[in-house]
Amino acid sequence: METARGAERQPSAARSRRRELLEAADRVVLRDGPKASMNAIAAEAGITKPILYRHFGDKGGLYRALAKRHTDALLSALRAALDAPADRRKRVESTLDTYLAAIEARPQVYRFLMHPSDSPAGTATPAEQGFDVGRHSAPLLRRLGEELGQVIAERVDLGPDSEQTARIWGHGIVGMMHAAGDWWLGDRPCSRERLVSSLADLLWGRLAAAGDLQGGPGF
Amino acid sequence: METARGAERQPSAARSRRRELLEAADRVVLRDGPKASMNAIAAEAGITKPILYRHFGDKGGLYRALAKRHTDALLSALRAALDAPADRRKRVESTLDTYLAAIEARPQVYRFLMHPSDSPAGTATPAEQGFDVGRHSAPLLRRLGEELGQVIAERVDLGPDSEQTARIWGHGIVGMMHAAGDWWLGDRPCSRERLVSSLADLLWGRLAAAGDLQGGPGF
DNA sequence: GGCAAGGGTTACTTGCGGTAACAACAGTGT
DNA sequence: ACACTGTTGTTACCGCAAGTAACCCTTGCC
Repeated sequence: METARGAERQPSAARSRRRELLEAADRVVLRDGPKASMNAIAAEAGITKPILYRHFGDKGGLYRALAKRHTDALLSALRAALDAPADRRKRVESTLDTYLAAIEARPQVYRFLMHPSDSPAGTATPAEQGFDVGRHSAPLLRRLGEELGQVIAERVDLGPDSEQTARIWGHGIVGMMHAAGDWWLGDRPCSRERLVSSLADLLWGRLAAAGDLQGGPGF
Repeated sequence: METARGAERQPSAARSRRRELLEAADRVVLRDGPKASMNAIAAEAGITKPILYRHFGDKGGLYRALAKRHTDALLSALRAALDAPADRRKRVESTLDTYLAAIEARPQVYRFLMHPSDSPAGTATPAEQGFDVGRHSAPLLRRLGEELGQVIAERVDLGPDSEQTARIWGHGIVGMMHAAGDWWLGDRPCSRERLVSSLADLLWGRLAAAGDLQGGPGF
């Protein structure tokens, strides 16, 4: 049976082809943003659609592969910031800044990653009525949240049930970072440093510490 | 010229029709989630597509109208929680809980609201190449963030430049709430009360106050 | 030469957003 | 009574993007 040998003939060829395709996809996403079409990506790669489908199954597959690349890159950068030898406040600030610098540098890629553009579930099978409630948010945020939660659980002493608290905080902090970053990217109302320090202040409990102002409720 | 009189003839009729259409849209969104198609909505309303387009312009218009309804409702509930006569911590917890209860009650609607499904820019005018960088996040979150920022600016004493800090915090807190809620809605790893109190703890600076654990960086 | 395996293409189907063109009915001026 | 205009609705279509079926053309092995 030479089929097995033939199938595993040149795995590096397929791998490198895949890399080429992903880089082409990267380029067109960088150019067209989240509305990059399969046709456009194929054209950029110098081939036609069916090949993309042979490699990635469907658009979601390509999306996942692309997202994994960028998420991995971003995550390793964030890990580095998180692991810097400094006090906790500095590490938090540096992590926030790393994230914001990343989305500032390549907003198109960032937008693409946050836009899963719906799963193609409702195509052939009309019986696919089981709607998966929840789970709509970009996988990137989920992963970041999980990872951050793990880091917090490893490093910070949170008393009983710390595992769960850490997960909650991980997702919460990532969401804070994301939403603030997204807003900031649109209006650019202040410098990055300002944003970073304000968010760190928020996490540092300045909301709890601040005094009331005139005209409060029940007044 | 009777055209002006004719145009303003029965504004109530058009208004009530619009309400009917929106309620039909609501029903189908509640049933089909964010992938509700214009055809389906029209069918549910007992009419056909072009009428929807006459009333709302395009899918984005219908989306905006629908979003406004729910956002207004949610916002007034949140305002009530925010204005309750209690201390700040209690108010924050109650606001978080209100939001989470809302998304828990109607996850399909919530998912639809978070999915703007791309602006229809690339239809007739191929010259519309100017990609609006940033600004992808759901308008709902933007509005919530702005409103919360305003409330914070009105009520909390943040020293100099408080306006900007309050806006940043508004968007940050809303993002935290949203991301944590989205994650929680998927896995349901804990009760709502637990989630609320953990998030409030986070905002109350417990991250800053907690001690280090073994195995930290630079150790 | 024969022949399986892939890489590659053209041409198609399906589904959706969006639109034109047309049909029926109300009120109004003459 | 009758044409005229505006509203409400329809059918039938366009364009586009995802995804697929069927067919080529090269390459290496016997």
